Amino acid sequence: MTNLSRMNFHGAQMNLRYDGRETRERLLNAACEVFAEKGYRDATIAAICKRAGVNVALVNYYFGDKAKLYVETWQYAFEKKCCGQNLPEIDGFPPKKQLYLYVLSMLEHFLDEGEQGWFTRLYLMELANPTGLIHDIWHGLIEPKRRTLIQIICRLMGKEEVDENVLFCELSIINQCRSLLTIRRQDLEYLLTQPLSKELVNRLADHIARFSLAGIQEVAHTNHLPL
Amino acid sequence: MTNLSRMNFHGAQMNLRYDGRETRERLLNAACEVFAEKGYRDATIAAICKRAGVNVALVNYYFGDKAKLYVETWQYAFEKKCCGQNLPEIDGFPPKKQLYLYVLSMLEHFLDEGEQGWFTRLYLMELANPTGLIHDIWHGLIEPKRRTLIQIICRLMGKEEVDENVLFCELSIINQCRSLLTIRRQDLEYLLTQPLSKELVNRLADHIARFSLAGIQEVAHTNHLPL
DNA sequence: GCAAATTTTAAATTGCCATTTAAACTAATC
DNA sequence: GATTAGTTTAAATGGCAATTTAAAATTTGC
Repeated sequence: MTNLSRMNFHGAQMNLRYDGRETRERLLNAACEVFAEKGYRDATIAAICKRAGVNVALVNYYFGDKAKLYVETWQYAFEKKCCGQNLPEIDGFPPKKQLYLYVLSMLEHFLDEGEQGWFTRLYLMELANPTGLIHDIWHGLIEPKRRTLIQIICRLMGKEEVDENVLFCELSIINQCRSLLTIRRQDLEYLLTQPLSKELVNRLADHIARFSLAGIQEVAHTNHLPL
Repeated sequence: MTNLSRMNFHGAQMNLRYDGRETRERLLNAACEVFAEKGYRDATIAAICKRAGVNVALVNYYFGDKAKLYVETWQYAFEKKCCGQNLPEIDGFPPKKQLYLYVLSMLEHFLDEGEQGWFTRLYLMELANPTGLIHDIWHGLIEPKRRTLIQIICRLMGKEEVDENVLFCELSIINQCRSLLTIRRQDLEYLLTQPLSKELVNRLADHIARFSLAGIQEVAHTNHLPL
């Protein structure tokens, strides 16, 4: 069996023996951890295979190359480890509380070392160091989350339509969260002069929600900076 | 002349012939551009030397290795290309306007392709992908800027002392700016549904200042999120 | 149980990049 | 203008990581 005849078997599906499926899955799990921890560039195939306890050649056997493994890992992490449930149920709450819950859900995986945090970490790693490899998937996965936040903002501003001010507010909010998640832990602790803890994360979420709420209401009212 | 006897000539100073000084400077300039554009990891010595028009061996000859070149590039960019003037003169303005000027100064190098932007870009590249190499320099260069912002916030909050709320606000502000500068241009244009322009950057600076001003005043007053 | 297909392995290959080497070259000094 | 110190060059070296190969091992279907 030449490699050529395998060429297009690298989808998720076919011709896999039961033991094959298992190794493939082990690789995906290991890839989740390593990619989430190191980012695409710094993650080595060797490290992934070591963590999975399999031979280095198997990445190419099952996925073709590192880039394709990365893409599959993304989808896998989304479907198996996150499954759209990254956002808590926020319907029915007043919009102020919705904003708080949204922010909190972005931050709360921060200290989470477990499976829940993998997708979030992959996401943030990609934000910090875009590989461009997941461009196609990105849209479908991120856009729904985006829409949720935008709706909350619109409601808080009393607007029916999305305009520049709404998008600016969206940026302000996600950027406050994003940077917190991408900054090195030690740097954040230096800036805040205290060690990270669950409580600190909660206070931060609280702060960002209040800070942003006031910001949203401010820019909803007037259109020029009072100097 | 063995390499050993050169060992500690890699400082900025000694024993350089006039033509040597010139090549050294050409390397530093090229390094500014390449490091600022690619970040430490993705910048190759070959690319830097090509841009400088010199032989690859000269990086090691003049600086020892890539890491030392990076550190010297940082200092060089700060002294020659930025020189502490990254911040505009803000004394004498009311604190609200000071905040606006501070934000604007962080954003305005964004579209700047010239020498002025190099240090800012190096700085942001380091934030996005910390090498840890400039840890020692960092403090001295960044801390003064930080202090400026913190003072503005304190004034706006009517506080004498720096507390957690002040630091949270500082984070909120610099994170809004940071992410804008580190996000890929195409991604930002996608999020805002319009091409980047000088005017857009100005409106963004305006937004961030107003948004943050309201946020600061909000958290200065109360200590709990009204849900 | 046998044959075919699939999986796994160890080792080789390839490519990229930092770093070194040693010889050729150039400027400065006397 | 010869000697010395400093500079530049092309080519070699060495390390790391992705990828390939071909043979060995295992499972599956009959």
